[in-house]
Amino acid sequence: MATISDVAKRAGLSRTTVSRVINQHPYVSEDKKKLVEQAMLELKYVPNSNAQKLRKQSTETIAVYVPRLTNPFFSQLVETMEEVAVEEGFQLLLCQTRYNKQQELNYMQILKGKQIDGLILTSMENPWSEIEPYLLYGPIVLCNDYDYSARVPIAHLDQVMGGYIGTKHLIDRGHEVIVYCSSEPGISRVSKDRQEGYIKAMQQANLKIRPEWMFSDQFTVEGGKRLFYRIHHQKDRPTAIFTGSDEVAAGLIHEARKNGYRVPEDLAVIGFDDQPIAELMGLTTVKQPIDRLGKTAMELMIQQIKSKKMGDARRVELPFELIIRETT
Amino acid sequence: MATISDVAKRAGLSRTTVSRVINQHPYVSEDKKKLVEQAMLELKYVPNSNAQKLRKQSTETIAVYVPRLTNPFFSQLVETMEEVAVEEGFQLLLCQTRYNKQQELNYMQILKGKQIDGLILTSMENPWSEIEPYLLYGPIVLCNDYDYSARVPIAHLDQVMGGYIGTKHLIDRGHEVIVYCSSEPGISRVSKDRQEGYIKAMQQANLKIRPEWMFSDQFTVEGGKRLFYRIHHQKDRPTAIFTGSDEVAAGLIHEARKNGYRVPEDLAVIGFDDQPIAELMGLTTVKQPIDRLGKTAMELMIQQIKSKKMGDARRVELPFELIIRETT
DNA sequence: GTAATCTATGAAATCGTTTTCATAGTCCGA
DNA sequence: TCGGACTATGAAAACGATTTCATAGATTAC
Repeated sequence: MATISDVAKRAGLSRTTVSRVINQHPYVSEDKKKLVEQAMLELKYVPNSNAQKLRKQSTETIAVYVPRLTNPFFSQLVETMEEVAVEEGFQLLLCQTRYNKQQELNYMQILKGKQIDGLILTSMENPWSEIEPYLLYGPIVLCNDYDYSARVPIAHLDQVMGGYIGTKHLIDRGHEVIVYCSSEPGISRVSKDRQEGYIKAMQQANLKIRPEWMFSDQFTVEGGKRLFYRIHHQKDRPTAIFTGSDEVAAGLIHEARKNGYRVPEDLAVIGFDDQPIAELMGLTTVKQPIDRLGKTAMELMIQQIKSKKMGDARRVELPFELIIRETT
Repeated sequence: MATISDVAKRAGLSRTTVSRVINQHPYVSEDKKKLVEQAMLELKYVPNSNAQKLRKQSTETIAVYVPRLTNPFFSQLVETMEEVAVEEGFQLLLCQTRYNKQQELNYMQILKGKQIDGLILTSMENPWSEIEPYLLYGPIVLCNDYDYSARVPIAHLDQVMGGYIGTKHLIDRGHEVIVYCSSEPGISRVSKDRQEGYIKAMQQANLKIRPEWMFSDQFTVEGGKRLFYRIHHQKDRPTAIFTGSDEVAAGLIHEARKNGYRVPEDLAVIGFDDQPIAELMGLTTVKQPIDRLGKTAMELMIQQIKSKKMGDARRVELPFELIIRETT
C-alpha cells in the first residue's frame, strides 16, 4: 500500500508538500500540485485515515446510541442522522444499548478512546450524573430523551405536552376510564413526562387515575397484544387507551378486533409517533417530527464540533401534531 | 489526557511494560502488573484507539452498507449484525447508499483508507466488476444480495426459489392472472432472480406472462397504494399479486379494501419477508430468516478477519418458509 | 533602497501506541 | 559447570500522517 512518502518520492517533492496538496493548504504552486496529483493517481494513493486521525486529533466520526434499531422510531432517527452526517463529511458509528445500563456505559469507552468526535444519545439508561463525567472526553448531544440538568445541546419534544394532547383528545371524545401505556422501559424522562401529561389531563377533567390503569412494560406489536388481554380481563374495563407507540396500538387493535371489539366504539385507541403503520390502520396518533428531530440533533452536534466550543447548552423543542383518524 | 508515557512514569516502568499489561502479553511479573494497573486507574488512562489502530493495522470496525434503514428488512439486518459484532469485540460503521451507485463507490474510500477491517454489502448498486478491485484493500462479504462470480463469502437465499414458492402458492390457489412486483430498484440480483422464479412457476403452469403484469418501481407502503391504482385501472385485471415486501402488500391491501375489494376473494395478495406487519394484517408471506442472515454474514466476516486468509469463498444459503395466513 | 510581507518549500518533531531487538537473570538438564 | 530455554524488562524503531519551524526568493510599501 502506497504511503505519503512514496508519493513524495515519485513526485520528487517532500512529504510536507504532498500533505499540503491533500489538505488544500495555500502556498503550493500549480505545477507542483499537478505533479503530486499525478503521483497520487499513479500509485492509487489514499491517505491512511488512522494516521490522519491520530495526528489531527479528530476523527470525523460521530457515534449514535439507540436502544435498538428494530424500533422504527429509532431506525428512522438514525436514517436521518446518517444522511445529515454524510452531507457534512462525517461518519456514523452505530451502538445499540439494548435498554441496558451496563451496555451504555461500556460503549462510553469509545468516547474516552478518542475514537469519535462526539456522541448523540437518543435514550439514557443511566441517570445524567453517571454520564456527565464523560463530557470531559468530548461533546455529547441529547436527542429525544432529555434531562434538564444536563448542560449540553438538546433536541427533543415536550413529552408532558405530548401526553397531555393525546389524553385530552380522548377526554374530549367523552372517555372517562382511560388506560395509559408508556413508551419505553427504564428510567427515561420521555416516559415519565408523557405520563405526567396524561395525569395532568385527567386531573384537569376531574377523572380518576388508578395504578392498574398505567402500564409500563409493553413496547412492541406483541406487547400490544398482551396489553389487550390484560385489559380484557380487568373488572373496570377502560373505554380508551393511550399507547406509547403506534406498534403497541396496532397490536392491541388487532387483538381487540379478533375478540369482537369494535374500534373505536367499544374501545378507542390512540397511538404515538405516526409511523407508516398508523396511516395504514387508520390510527389516530400523536405525531412526532422524527426527521426534524434527528436532523436537528445532528446539526447541533456538528456545530459544536466545528466551533470547538463546549458548553453551549442550546435546547431545541419541536412541536407535536395530533393526527385524528378512525380509532378514536 | 493521560498517555501511556504518563502511566509508565507514574508506575516507574517503561512504556513497553505498560503496553504489555494493556494487551495481556505474558512475561509481566505480578507485582509490576499491579503497579501499572494502579497507575492506570489513578490517571483514568484509556489507550488512544487511533494510535492503536495505526500501529496494529487493525481497527476492530466493520462497515455495513445498506440502501436505507427505514426499510425494516435492512434495519433488522443491521440490528442483528451489530449485536453479533459487539459480542466479538467489533464495532459497526453504518453507511446508507440510498440506492445510489455513486454513493456506494464514494463509501469505498473508507475501505481504502484502512478505516475498517472489512465490509459487508447487503445490496449492490454497482456490478461486481466495479467492486472487485476494492478487495485489494480488505475483505468483503455479501449478504442478501449476491453475484456468483464474486469469489468472497456470501450469506443469502436462493431468490429464484423465493419467487417460485410464492407464485406457485398463488397458482395452487387457482389464480391465472398474477402480477409480480419486484423488491428493489436497481440492478440487484435479488430482484432479477426472484422475478425469474415467478416466471418459472408461471411457465411450468402454462400461464401467460405479460410485461404489464410486472412492476419494478414500488417498494414502500405508499408504493403499494400506487400499485393498487395501477392495477385497478388495467383492462385484464389480475386476481392475485406477488409483492416484493410486506409493506407493499400492506399498502396495496389497504387501498384495495378502501375501494371495495374483498381480500382474498377479489384479489389475493402475498407479501415477502414476514415482518411484524404481516402477522398484524394476516398476510400470507414468504418468510426470510433475516436474523440468521445477518448473523451468518457477520460471522463469515469475523472469521475471515481473524484467520487473515482472504479468498475462502464460502457460500451459505438459508431456506425460505411459506407462511400462509388470510390474504390468499 | 531597504524593511516588511508574502509565497513556496523542506527537515524534523510530533501524535500515542505496539513491535522488534537487545540484555540479563533464573532455572534446568546432562 | 556449561549451555540452552524461559522469564522479565527496557531502548529504540515503526505505524503514516500533519504541524512547526526554518529558509529563501519574490513582491510590496514607504
